[in-house]
Amino acid sequence: MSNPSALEATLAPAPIFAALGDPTRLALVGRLSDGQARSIARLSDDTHLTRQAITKHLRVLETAGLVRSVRAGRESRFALQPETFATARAYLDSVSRQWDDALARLQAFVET
Amino acid sequence: MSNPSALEATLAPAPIFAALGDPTRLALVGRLSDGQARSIARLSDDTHLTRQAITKHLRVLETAGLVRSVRAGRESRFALQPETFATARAYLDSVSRQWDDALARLQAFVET
DNA sequence: ACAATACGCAACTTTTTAGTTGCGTATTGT
DNA sequence: ACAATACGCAACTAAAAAGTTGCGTATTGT
Repeated sequence: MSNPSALEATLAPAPIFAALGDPTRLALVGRLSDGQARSIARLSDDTHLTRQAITKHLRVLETAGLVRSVRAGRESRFALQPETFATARAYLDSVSRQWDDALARLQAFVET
Repeated sequence: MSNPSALEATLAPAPIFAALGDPTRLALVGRLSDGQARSIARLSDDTHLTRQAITKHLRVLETAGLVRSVRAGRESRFALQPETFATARAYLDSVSRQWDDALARLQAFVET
């Protein structure tokens, strides 16, 4: 963890978290978490926001890699891309692991 | 998942992700991930930003519950609060789990 | 006592984000 | 053929976020 690109790697998941850091987008993720792909129109009802607003949110999720879109005729369907969620999980895991390790070392020190 | 408060619960982690969705703040988390508490001044060197900027970022992390501060004399020291990271992990886990379950059901259907 | 350190508060600017409205185009159903 | 549906693009507004500067105060070290 002392080479120059280690910091970059640590910072890489920031756009993913930023994309998840909005209630509207979390709601969209929630609706897509069953693995089904849905059109923008379908994702736009059940909300007070306009279709354009939802479209923007979906593009944010797509840019972050959390979601993937496929055009099917006149509609474009969005589906979850679980690999990116795994990336975010891996980051959180690494933070927790470092913390646990530090705690273990501290306890070992105290008990000595 | 059909009661009114289920949606709220699903949306609850949004502020946590929002707080993590910034490279400066992720860097701060990285520096605190060894479990040690550090003063604002200490966290402010090694960056081109001003102390005030770092202070703001730390307050954002604190409001999200990712970090906790304790005043010690003239300095206030910040340390990671791992429980909140666990909350974020739990959310990502639940999304992944739902996706996996859906996939399993789909496969079961195809194989029938 | 006094200089240096470590903060907090407030005002301000700049940039980004969220959301809207309007309009044009491709696709589908009848 | 034509109406309805599903989008995309662009311009715009409003609000939030990131960052700075200036200044005042408490705490520490000598």
